[in-house]
Amino acid sequence: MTGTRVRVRFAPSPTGDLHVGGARSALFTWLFARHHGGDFILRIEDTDRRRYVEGSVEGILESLRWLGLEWDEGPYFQSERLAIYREHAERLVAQGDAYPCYCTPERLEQVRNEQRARGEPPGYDRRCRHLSPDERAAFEAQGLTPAIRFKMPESGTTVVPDLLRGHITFENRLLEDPVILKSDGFPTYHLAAMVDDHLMGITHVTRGEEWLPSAPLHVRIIQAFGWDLPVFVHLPVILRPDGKGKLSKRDGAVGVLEYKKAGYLPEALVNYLALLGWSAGDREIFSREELIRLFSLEDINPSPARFSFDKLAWMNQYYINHIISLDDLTIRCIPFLRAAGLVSAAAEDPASPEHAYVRSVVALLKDRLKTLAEVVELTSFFFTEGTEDYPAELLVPKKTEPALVLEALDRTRAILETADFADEAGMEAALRALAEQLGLKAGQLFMPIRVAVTGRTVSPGLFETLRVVGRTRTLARLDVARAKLRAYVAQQAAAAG
RNA sequence: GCCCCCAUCGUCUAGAGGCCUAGGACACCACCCUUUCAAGGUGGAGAUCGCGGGUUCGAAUCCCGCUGGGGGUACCA
Repeated sequence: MTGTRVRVRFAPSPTGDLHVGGARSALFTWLFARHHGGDFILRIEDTDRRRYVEGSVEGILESLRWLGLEWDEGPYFQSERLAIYREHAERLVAQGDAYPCYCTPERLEQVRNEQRARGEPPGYDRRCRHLSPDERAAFEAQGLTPAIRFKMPESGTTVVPDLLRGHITFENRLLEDPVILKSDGFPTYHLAAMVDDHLMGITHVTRGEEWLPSAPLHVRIIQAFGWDLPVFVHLPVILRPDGKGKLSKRDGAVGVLEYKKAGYLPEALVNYLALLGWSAGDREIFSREELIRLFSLEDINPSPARFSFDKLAWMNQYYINHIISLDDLTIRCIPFLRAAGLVSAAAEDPASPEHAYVRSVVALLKDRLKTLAEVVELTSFFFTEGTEDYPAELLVPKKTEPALVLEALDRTRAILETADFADEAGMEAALRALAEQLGLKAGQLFMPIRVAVTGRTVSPGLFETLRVVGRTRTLARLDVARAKLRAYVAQQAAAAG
């Protein structure tokens, strides 16, 4: 293959969302193309009208774009190339490598059932392969539209060379005559993919290992046409987290776009997927450029790997916390805040004050965000006048009394009324001094203030939060908390008395 | 059932005959840091390299068998 320009393709069928398994195959293929400066071609294998899902092509394209896997050619649609496949099928018939089959699905089913009943392996009995001209004419006279089957050799072996597994030998007698052109005029994968891969000049056929058992068919079909074999690379499948079977829709978020929606970074997904079955030493974090530079098909681990939601989540958080910049993170968070109605369209303009404010909020969350979507839940109180409602009990930490907390909040308000909100250290010093005067530990004072200002017990650092929320809203929220607490104290007294 | 592929900590993996008292990462546990939650730091537990035979002075690394797991067995891809 040296001297030949690398041309590879990703060829999904539009039967649903692009899921992470397909995305990884696409990624490996794309990385290989980019590493060699070759071409990455996109082809839609829409030859099964019954399984076609409306809108899935758009979803697949969006998924690939989001992941940054830009294609150089296509998308080609097999449904638009029917004449080509028919021509090729007829050529095989003409040269004696294929034949029309008039068997109905019912008969095929019946044959299989009988074989099973007799304890034989189920398979096509090749009736139509041995039809006499008269019998054939009789079927034609009935007006039956035949499917076309490929003639597999009935003895001997077929060897499939695979880049990751070496040469695999199959017994021909155990293989069937596959339908290559259906009676509806559409080709099956076996014909369409081989014809397209040849016509499109594909040098390396990367595909899931579920294709390995039919690879000898493909080798024979290619040889029947007199073409050169491409390099076959059967990629390992991705298993469910528990290892019991292939990863599928039932196992949780499996669609690429679901991860986009959930606030995952495409970089993180790409990095995670690249490491599932491939590695380059002990390192784990690779930029797109590094992946391209280091990637090699030969280094793919041929054993199937389990998908780990945990590790992907860690990778995503790592990218948010350590890899991308604050400016970048801000820009990526804004669509989520917009969707939640927390910021206006103006925030999208990096020069706007609102954008700057979002940036100051996001800065406090950078080490705490696991996904972009979390930014909404974690920061809502920065974008509203007051906080969400909370029970008064939340203001009273363990081992403190409501009355004491009330006094603490009263005095906190007095301090913050005149404090410099830009001076975090100053506020902290003043409030630490107050805690000491009240005989409280720092945390016992900080928690009620946190709850008053944020409406919750978990938040970014207290003083940076105060700085960003600002004096006006802080004092108003302290007043709400104090009123809440006063009512709570009164109610307790009434209950006691 | 039959055919094919695969096999290192729970998981993803490093390892291409001596560098391995098997390394890293996630998850887990402890401690440190600490105003909450994270992040970060330090340490720990965790794999007789699925089992059994070979080959070799020497095997996680090569060969064979077994077992286990996965995939396929459609006029679906």
